[in-house]
Amino acid sequence: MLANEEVTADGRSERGDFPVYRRPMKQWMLRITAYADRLVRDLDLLEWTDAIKAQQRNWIGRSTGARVRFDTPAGPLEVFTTRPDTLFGATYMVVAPEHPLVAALTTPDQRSAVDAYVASAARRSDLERQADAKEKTGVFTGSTAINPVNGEAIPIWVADYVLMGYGTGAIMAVPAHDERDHEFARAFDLPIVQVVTGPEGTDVQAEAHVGDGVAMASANAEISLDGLAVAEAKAAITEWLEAQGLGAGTVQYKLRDWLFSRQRYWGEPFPIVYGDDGEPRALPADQLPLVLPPMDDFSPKTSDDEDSEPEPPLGRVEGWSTVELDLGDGPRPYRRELNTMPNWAGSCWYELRYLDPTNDEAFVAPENERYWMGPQFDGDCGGVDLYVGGVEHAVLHLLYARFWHKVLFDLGHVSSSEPFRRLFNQGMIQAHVYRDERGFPVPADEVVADGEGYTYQGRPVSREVGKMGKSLKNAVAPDEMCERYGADTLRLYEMFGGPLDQSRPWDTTAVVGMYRLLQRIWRLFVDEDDGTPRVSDEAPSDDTLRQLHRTIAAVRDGMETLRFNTSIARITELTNHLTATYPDGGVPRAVGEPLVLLVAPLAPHIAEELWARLGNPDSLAYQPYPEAMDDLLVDEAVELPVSINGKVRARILVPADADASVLEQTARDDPKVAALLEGATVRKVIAVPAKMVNFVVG
RNA sequence: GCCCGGGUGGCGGAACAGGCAGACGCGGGGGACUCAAAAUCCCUUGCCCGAGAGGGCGUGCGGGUUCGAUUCCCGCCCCGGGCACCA
Repeated sequence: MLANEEVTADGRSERGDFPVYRRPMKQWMLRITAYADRLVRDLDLLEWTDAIKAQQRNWIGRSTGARVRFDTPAGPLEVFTTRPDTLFGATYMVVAPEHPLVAALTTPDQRSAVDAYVASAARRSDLERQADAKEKTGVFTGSTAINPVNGEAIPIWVADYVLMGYGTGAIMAVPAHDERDHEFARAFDLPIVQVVTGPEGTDVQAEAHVGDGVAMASANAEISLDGLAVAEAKAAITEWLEAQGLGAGTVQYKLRDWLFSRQRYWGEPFPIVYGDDGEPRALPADQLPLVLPPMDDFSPKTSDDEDSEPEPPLGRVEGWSTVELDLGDGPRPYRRELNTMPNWAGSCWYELRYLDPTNDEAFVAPENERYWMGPQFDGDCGGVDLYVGGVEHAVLHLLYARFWHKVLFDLGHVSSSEPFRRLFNQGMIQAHVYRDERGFPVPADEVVADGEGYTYQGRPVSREVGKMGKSLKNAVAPDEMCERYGADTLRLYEMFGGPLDQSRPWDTTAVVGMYRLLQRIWRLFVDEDDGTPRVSDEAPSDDTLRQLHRTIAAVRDGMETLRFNTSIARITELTNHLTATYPDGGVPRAVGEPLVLLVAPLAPHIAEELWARLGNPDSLAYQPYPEAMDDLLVDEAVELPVSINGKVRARILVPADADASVLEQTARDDPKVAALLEGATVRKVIAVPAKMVNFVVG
C-alpha cells in the first residue's frame, strides 16, 4: 500500500517499479476541518513568520460564498460559488466526473460519450490530470438545469476541471468572470454573458473579467443587482437566495479532513475493536495502552490480483488481530483495527511530554503545563517559548500539531490554546554541487578550482549551491573543523556566518577568525608563558565601562532576536578594545568577568575554563547573564555629521544632549563648514539632536 | 499564473524607528618583531579621477516622495521557497 506521492507519473511504485492499482479504502479520518476557522484566526496570536502564516492560510484556503440549488431532471443540483453576484451570468453547469448525479443526468444519446469520459477520468491519476490541465476537456450530459435567478435552461456538462473533493463537486459556470470557465466556454463554444462592468476596453468574449466592477444585466422580477458593487451584490443576492430557500451563504475550505490511517507496522495501533455487528468500539481506559504485538516480518501482504483486498501487516498476527475481550457485557470475540497511526500522531504532542517526562498517570500534570506553556497575559495563547524547526513542516506538522493541541485545549487537558507561541525557521547549511557536462554530480571534494572555473579529473564542471547529501556527492562533516579548532570555534563560526534563518553554503576559509578571537580572549585572562591569571582588581576606566555596557546591551539584543552573528561581532569589538587598552595584561576583573559570562552561551567550554581560572569555585551556569546599566549606554559627547545639501562635509563633536540650536551653531563654527557656507544662501537648516545637521543651500 | 522571502565591497555579512552605507570577520596590500619562518601586533583596503589636498560615483534597474532613501511609494529585472483548474 502506497501513498499518492509514492506513485510515479506512469502509475508504478516509486520503489521497485511495481504496478499500482487505485482502490478505495475504509480509513480513519480526523475532523481537522471542524477547526479550520480557529486555525486561521489564531494565526494572529502567533509570533511566526508571515511566510509560514501565509502558507497555512493558503493551505486552509478559507473562502466565503454561497451554496445555490439548481433544478435538474435528476433533482436539485447544489453548487458552491464565491461569486453569487454573477449568478445571472451562469451560462452552463459542470459536474465532476465522480459526481453521484452524473449517471442520472446523462441522457440516452449522450450515454456512451459520458461513460467513456468518466471511465478515462477515473483511470487518470490526479497527477496526470494536473499535467495536462491546460487542455480543457468535457462532455455534455444531455440535460439542462434551470438557473434559479432567471429561469433560463442551461446545459450541464461533465468535466474534470471540476474537482469532486472541493465544494459540492459541481459548479455554475460564469465564463465572463472566471478564467477557467472562460477557457472551457471557448473550447466548447458556450455563451459568455457579461454581468459585471469592467474597465474601459473590457471584452469578456476575449478574456474573463475577474476583478471588481458594478453589476449589470442582473435583474429579475423580484431583485435587481444592477449598479451594486461586487461586495454589495454578493450580500444582496445571498439574502434573496436565503429568503427564497434556493441557497445560503457559506464558508468553504480547501483543507481536507486528515487521513489518519497507515497500512504499516510501525505506528501507534488504534485502540479500536470491531464486534460481530461490525461496529467499532473504543477500548476502555483500563485496557490502555494498546501496544504493538511483536512481529518478525513487517512487510505488507503482496498480491498480483488486481481485486485482492489490501491487508496491513498486523492482520497476520494470530491471537492479536482477533481477540476475546470483556468490554462490560461479558467476554466476546472482537476483531482489532489493523491500521496504525501516522508519525504525526507522536509529533503532534511530544513537546508536552517534555514538561513532565516521568509522569505515568497523565501525559502532563496540569500545573507543569501551566508553568511552562500557559498563557502569560490576557489574550495570550500560551505555548512553548521558542520552537526552532525547518520550513518543510510549514503546513503538515505545524498545522496538525496546532489542531491536536486545540483538541486537548477543548477537552481541558491544557491551558494553552496553541502549542508553539514563537516559531523560528533556521536556514540550512548548504554545499556547492558540481556537475559534469551531462549534469551528473561529481564528488565535490575532488573538484579543483583553477583561475577560470572548476574541473573534475581535468574536465570542466559547473557549480551551484544545494542541499548537502549523498546523491549530490557534496556532504561535509564538521568533525574535521572540530578536531582542529575545537567545539567552541566551530560553534562560533557557525553562528557568526550570518543570521540563523538564512541558508548559505558551508565555507571553511574564514574559520581562523573565530579561532583568533577565542585566543585573544584567552590571552586577556591568562599569561601565555606561565599560565597565570592576568586580571587586576583595578577599577575600569569610564570609557571601558561604557564600552562594556554597550556590549552587554547589544549582545543581549542579538540573543533575543537570534542574531548571534551580531552578538559575536560586539564581543569581538569589546575584546579588541581590551587588548588595545591593556596590552600587557591587567584587564579589570569588573570587566573581565562579565565578558566571560557574555561569551558563555556562545563558547561554553572556554568560558567555563576561564571562569574557573578567575578563581570562581562554582560553574558560571549559576550566574545571572550580565545586565546593561542604562545610564552607561549613552555617551557624554557624540560625533555628528554635518552635511550641505545632503552631502556629508564635516563632523562635529557635541554633547550628547545638545539641542538643535547648539548643533547649528557648532556646525557653523566649524572652519570647513564656514568656508563652504561663505557667500551661499542658507535656505533651511535641519538639526536633529544626536543625529545630524543639514544645511540646505540655494 | 498566484502567494511569500531576498538582491549591500573580492567573500560571509552589519546598519534598532527615514539621518555618517559597508560594523565584525575572511581575503588582499604594507610594516614591526625574528637568523628565518610560524604565531602575534600595527597601518591600510567600496569603486573611479587626482602626485596631493580634494572631487565624483555607489545598497539589482527605472521613476517618485523628502532637506535627506539600503530603509517609504510606483513600475520592472533576477534569485530562492510555497501553491497550482479549490469555483
